[in-house]
Amino acid sequence: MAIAVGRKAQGEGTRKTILEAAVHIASAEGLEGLTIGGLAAELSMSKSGLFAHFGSKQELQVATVEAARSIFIREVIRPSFEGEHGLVDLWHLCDTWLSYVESGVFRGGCFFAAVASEFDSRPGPVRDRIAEIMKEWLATLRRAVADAQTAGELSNEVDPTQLAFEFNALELGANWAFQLYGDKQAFAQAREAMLERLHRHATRKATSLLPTLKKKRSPARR
Amino acid sequence: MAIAVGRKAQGEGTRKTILEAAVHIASAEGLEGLTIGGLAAELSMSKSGLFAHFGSKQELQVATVEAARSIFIREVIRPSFEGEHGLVDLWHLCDTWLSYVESGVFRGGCFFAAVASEFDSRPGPVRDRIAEIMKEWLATLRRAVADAQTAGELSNEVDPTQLAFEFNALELGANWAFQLYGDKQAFAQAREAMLERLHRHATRKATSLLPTLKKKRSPARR
DNA sequence: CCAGATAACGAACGTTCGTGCTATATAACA
DNA sequence: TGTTATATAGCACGAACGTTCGTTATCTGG
Repeated sequence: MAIAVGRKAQGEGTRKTILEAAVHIASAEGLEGLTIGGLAAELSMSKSGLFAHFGSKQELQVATVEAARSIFIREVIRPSFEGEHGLVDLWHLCDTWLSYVESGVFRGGCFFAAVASEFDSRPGPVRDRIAEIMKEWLATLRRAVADAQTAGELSNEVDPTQLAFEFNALELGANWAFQLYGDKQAFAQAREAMLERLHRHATRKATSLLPTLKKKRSPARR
Repeated sequence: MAIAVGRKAQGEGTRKTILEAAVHIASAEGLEGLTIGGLAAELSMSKSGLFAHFGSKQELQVATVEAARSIFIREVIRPSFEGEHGLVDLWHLCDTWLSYVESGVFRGGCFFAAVASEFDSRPGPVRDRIAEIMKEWLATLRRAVADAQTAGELSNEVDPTQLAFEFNALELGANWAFQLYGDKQAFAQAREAMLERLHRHATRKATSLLPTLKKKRSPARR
């Protein structure tokens, strides 16, 4: 095979195109609101032509979740781990996530926040995969905390599970405020809360690695 | 009573019964997944008989949101404000919310967390009402913080908006973990994070009013 | 006791959804 | 050049949805 464009390659290509659009739509309308006819229309394809790529709606949903995972890893996780696995990487990870949602690449904000809440009461392979992936994400967060401790940049008194929980919650909260109110300030509030925690538990040698905190509230009355 | 739903005069009563079931279902399946036929079946009514109470699905959705608000006020907000509007009430408010979700009264956890994420990309009166109500909730939280400051039990350096954002995020995070993983520990983690914040900003005279924090992580290995 | 209002019912309509069957065009290989 | 596999299209089906309509049973005021 001389050139990478074969007869099959076109099929794979369309599949990728389909899934990219699918992630986009599902982040806003949900995986149930993601309709085969609508998706086909958006891509100027026939329903049956598109359908043939997946065989069932459920497989389309799973494939969409998988595609979203790839994007998330490529856009958020991988760019954050180019450093020395210390405090900076931990901060970078959270900051990148917030920036990614803030940039509005997906109409519906964080794909996983949206579909997790949609499927948390719908047993089945779709829900299971979503749960797995978000557990992966939480584990990545926890690992980043532990790495910062190993690097001697974060106090050992911090419970990585606890901090990961809090950071994840702040991210969900920022995403919620942005989606419901278009409130971009929410990202600043999430960053503020995260930095406050990181600064408080950073070791002396590491505290200079982080951005500085916002000035505290003016001590004036009221 | 031979018949499930009697005649006349029970019209208003039936409506209440319908909405109670509707809130229950919508917390799990969403307001879109809340289907008129399904709701009617659950109540052993005819679709058309039920439908006549609302006139359109959208009105049913709005009425359901309104009913959920009443329940939330009755079960969470009102019971928390019997005190002196100080630090204890603030803590009580958050604690009650967590307990309410934890108790599993609704299959889908927090009604508003579920439908907010469902409708945040669907303009219209339903979305608008949901946004209003959650803004109310955030204002209540902010007010509780400010009251605690006025009572001299919380440092004036705390920004009520910031703290309200963080507490709301922690609640969303706990709800998320519980719905997706059945993880009851998440409530403990949310409480831990909240209490930690409250203790740190409580004035000397007020710190004894709060439950004590969990012991910090053992300084052992790692 | 009757007239009107109220509450609920059953059947049907038009639409949209997922899905299955069949046909056609295109590219690879003999 | 003809065969074959593959990608896409066309069409139709059955189910579920929201909604409308006409009807029936019950209660209430005069």
